[in-house]
Order: sequence, then structure tokens, then C-alpha cells
Amino acid sequence: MTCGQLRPEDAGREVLIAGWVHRRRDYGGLIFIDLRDRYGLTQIVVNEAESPDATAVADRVRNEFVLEIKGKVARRLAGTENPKLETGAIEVQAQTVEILNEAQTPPFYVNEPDAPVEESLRLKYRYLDIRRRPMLERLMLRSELVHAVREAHYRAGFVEVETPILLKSTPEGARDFIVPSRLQPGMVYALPQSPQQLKQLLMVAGMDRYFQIARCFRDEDLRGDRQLEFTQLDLEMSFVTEQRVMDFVEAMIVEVSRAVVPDRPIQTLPFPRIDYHDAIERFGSDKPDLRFGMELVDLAGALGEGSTGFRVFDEVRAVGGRIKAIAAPGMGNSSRSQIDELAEFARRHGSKGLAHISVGADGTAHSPIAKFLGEERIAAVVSEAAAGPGDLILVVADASRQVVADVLGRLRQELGLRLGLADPNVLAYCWVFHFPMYQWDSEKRRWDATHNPFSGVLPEDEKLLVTESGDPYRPSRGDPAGRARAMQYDIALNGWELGGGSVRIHRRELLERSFALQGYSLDKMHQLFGGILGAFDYGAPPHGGIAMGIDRWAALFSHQTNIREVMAFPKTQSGTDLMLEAPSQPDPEQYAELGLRFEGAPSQQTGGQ
RNA sequence: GGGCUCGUGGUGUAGCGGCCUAACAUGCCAGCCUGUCACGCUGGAGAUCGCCGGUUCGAAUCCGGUCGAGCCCGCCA
Repeated sequence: MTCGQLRPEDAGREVLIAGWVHRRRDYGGLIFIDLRDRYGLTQIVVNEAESPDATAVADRVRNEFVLEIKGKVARRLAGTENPKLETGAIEVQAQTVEILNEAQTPPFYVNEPDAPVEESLRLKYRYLDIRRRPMLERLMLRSELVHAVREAHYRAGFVEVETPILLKSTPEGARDFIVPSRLQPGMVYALPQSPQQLKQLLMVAGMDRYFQIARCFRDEDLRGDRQLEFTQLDLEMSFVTEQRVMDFVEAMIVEVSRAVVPDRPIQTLPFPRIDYHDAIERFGSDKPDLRFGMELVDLAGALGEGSTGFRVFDEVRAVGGRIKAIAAPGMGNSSRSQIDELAEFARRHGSKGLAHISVGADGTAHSPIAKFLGEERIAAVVSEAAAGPGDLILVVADASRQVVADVLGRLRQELGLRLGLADPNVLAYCWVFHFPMYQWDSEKRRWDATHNPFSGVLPEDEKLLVTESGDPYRPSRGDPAGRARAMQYDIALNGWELGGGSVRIHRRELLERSFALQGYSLDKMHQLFGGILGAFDYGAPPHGGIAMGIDRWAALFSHQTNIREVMAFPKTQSGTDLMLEAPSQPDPEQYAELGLRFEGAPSQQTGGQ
């Protein structure tokens, strides 16, 4: 018997019901107790005239006591029904009240779901926080999400396979968590950043269609959308093209969305598929929020040939930079300090400045740079940006087109949310694909995989995986490899990166070429990736897949901007668990056994030994 | 590693150099109440304002440091 299931039809039944005291109302001689479990609330009535013993017990009951009630279900008196409760038409008239456990007064309100509580306190008493409705509902939604994901995969013939948590450390990417080995003194395991190599090995093994709800670990600084450990839906398929993977994943996402949040409309079907360069050009982001427009416009044409009259713009042009803008609707009357704040935002993200043109309600443009550009160019810019009366045009000029895109992209996202342009209910999924294979790392003088070192190159770009020097192990900035595009796709939802994947390189020869560009010698390659390279010699099928962030997906489904809100026991930004007080000092015996000596935090060391 | 914000009874906030002997709401405790459901009424307890130091005649309030939490940059193949 749960606290959410009794209805008028149950009137007359003798029931045994247990739960937590949500609230107690004492009339002296008549006590009401709202009994709560995760299924709902049921009102218990204890009447002194009818059950004096039960009243004696109920007298000392307090919030969050755990009770078991024996009693009789009865329809409530006419006029006393509570339409706000599922069980509001009935009550249980208690014959006996047994206290299964007492409870201290909780440190915050368990029975008032909307009462704000500092998050650190919620984390310290997470078991109480989860008793509260909002947290409970989010965890249940997450459970439904995972359930729907599994259903969709089983139906499509995927096999769920678990992979080890104790793994081999691989360089690149994020920092590994390291686990010292006792059986092999001096050696370490690493926790997986993702099951990437293992899933590819499962393809070599002929598993054909694999998926896993996998825990991943990355020892990097935390953010609202990043935890040290997090959960990915990891999947891989054999004999597929980019299209096949995207088609399956898209169908799966639609199915899951409809099952878990049926009330939330999916903005566009099929999902828009945007080329990486288009995404950067139009939205300044590889994870664009498509719920609103406010696209980036290039001002090259509007500013005309020759000098613009504005030195900053001319200098940027002289070095081949870009000048682009967005038009923020309704912000034309922004105050000086508001615009200063936006300029500060722009600077924080790498821009040297932020020019603006405000269009008055009467359509006249005002700008500090109008005196340089002249009326004609200002008018052309307003027209190019399609800015109307009351709008604010924000212009970023920089020698680096990356900076221009990034700053305007972040401004666009920030202002889109501030101005309420994004419908919070809509799910705007989109694909971004054909990422560049590599990015030049000028410090290490090599090409870095933009996503995954195993990502495949587009067949027509395969010939670009060469170096100017002719020696594959001597990459340089001007290599054709910089232009190579990967068979790589990301899925974005409402401005968040939900997941990413690729069709992999399954031919050893090509993989070795790619790894060489990434700065690995043959020896190093074999030392680090010997397992998978060896496997590729035994008949690797073409394969590809994707990994999606379950925490982010659940957060977006729950209208949260923070994945801690959809995790039962998350860590704080400094990586601590406030409830269990992890991490904690190791027991000297534990690490002595591992042949380790703890020297304290690096900052505490006095240098030298 | 860096920038910004926050820290005041159990909880959430107000107070931002003297009017503070720190206010309000809620919770808690006690008493009364037989139809409430955020029950009501009466009374009561509860804080040296995160911690350390400084400025000042005087500090919750200003300054420095430190600890904790959050947002962000770096970092996150």
C-alpha cells in the first residue's frame, strides 16, 4: 500500500500504510497527518474519541518521523475533500499508529518544495533533498530517459555490453584518473574517459551493434555542465556511413523525446544538418541554439572597398581578419553601462572591443563610430544586419576569424536567452557535421585531432593527409591536412553539445598516417594504442558511432542549466562530495601497500626533495 | 592558475560605519483548539553576523588574508 494509490472505491478497506510524516495538524482530540512516500500523500486522521492509544502516539509524532498506520479507508466528509491531492477524496482513519523511526528536525524544509535552500546544504543532506518533490521528479525523469534509451536500442537490435572501469591510461584528451595497482607494483590503471577503444574492439569482435550507458571519468575542472564522473550513452555500429548513424540516432532521439517529454515540441524534423563551417559562419558556434535567429552577418560588403574610415576596421582588414555583426532586437535603447557590460563580456571571450550601432525608435542610427564610417556606411551596415527600429547592432572586428565567430556566437547565445527569444519548451535538435580533422598545435608542432583521434577522414579528403615536408612524421602548419574534413558529427540541443561521434578509421594504414600527423612515432603509437592497432590487423569492419551526455540530456529535459540537478550525488565545483566528505586523506597503510608515499599537495612542497 | 559574486538564529532574507540591546518570514518548543490540508490563536527559546587580522573613538557594515559555495576564463581528444 503506497501513499498515492487509495481512491474512493477503496472506502471501507482495512489497510496498512507506511511513510514519512509530511505535515501534522493537531486540533487537540483530532490529529491530521499527511503521510508521504514517493508515490504521493495520504491524509491520516487520528480521533481521540475513537482511538485514544493511537492519539497518544500521534501526539509525539513530528515531521519526517517514519510511521506505519493501521486503519480504515473512508471517504472524506462532504466539503472536506482536497482536490489538490490525488488521494484527496479519501482519508485513512487510524486504529493504530506505530513509530518505525523518529527523526530530528531536518535542516531545511522537506515539505515545501519551492522553498529556496543553498545548494551546498542540499548536497550535504542529499538524502533529504531527494525526499523533496522536485529532486525526486528529476531523478524519476532521468530514469525514464535511460529506460527509453534502452528500449529504443533493444528494439533496434543493439547489444548492451559492459566495459571495464579499470583501464589503460592513454594520453591526449582530458587528464586521466589514475589507480595504482597492488598486484603490479609501480603500475597504474586509468579510469576510462569514455569506452572509445573498447567499443571499436567490439566492432572488430563482430558485435555489429553495441551500446552502453557508461560511466566516464575526466580529471578536469568542473562546470555547471561538467562533473568528474558523468554518464554517456555510448553506441557503435558496423558497416555504416555517417548518414546511417545519424539516421538511427535521430530516430532514437525522437522516440526518446516523445516518450519522456511528450509535451515538448521538437522544433524541426528531420533535424537540420549544418555543415561545420556554415554553423560557425551563421551562428558563431558548433552547437548553435536554433530556437531563435539573430544570425551573424558579414559586414565586408556593407563597408565597401577601400578604407572604412575607421582605423580599427582597416587594420583588421589589412591582416585578412573579419568584421561581423549581430542585431539584438529591442536593445536599441540600452544604456551606456549596459553596453559597457556587453563590451566587457566580449573582451572576456577574446575580443579587443565591441562596436555598436543603436537604431532609434524612429529608425535613425546612432553610434560612436558613425563619425568615422560616415552616414552611408552606417546605413549600409544597418541594412545588411537587417536591423529595425529599436534594435542594437553589435560589431566585432578581429584579425582572427575564430575570435570573431566565438565572441559573436557567445553574445548571440547570451542575448538570445536574456531577451527571451528562445522558447524554453521547444527542443531544437540539430546536427553539425564535417568538422575539420585537425587543429594545429603550434606549441607541440603537430596536428591535434579536433575530437577523436580515431575519426575518419572524408573519402574525398583522404589525399590531404600528407605533409608539406613529405615526411609524415614532420608535420607543419601549412600541411594540406589542415584542410581535411572528418566524418564527424555533433548533435546539439538548445545551444548545448549533447553528443558527438564519427565514422572511424578502420584501415591500419590510414590510421597510422593520421596518428603520424598527430605527432606519434610508430613506437609511441604501438606503446599507447598497440591493442587496437593489432586488432585492426584481424579484419576490422568499417564502423562508426556516437556518445551522448545523459546528464546534459536529462538536465535539458528538466529545464535545468546544471547537471547537478539531475544527479543523485554530484560533487561541488572543487570536486568534493559534501555528504561523504570525499576525497579524504588516504590511510598510510593503504598506500604503503601500493609502494606509494604521499608527499602532500604540490603547493605545500618546499621545493627540492 | 586567474576574474567575478555570495557567506547574518535551523532555513530563506533585511540591515551595509554609531539609530543593532541585529529585524522580518518560516521552522522549533510549550499551551489551547474535533474537519484541517501552507490549520488557527497565545507565549517562549534561538545569532557574539564563515574564520583570522587590520583601519577606526566605534565594524555585521570598510580593508587585507583565509576557508566554503556558485558563475566564468584557462582546461574539458
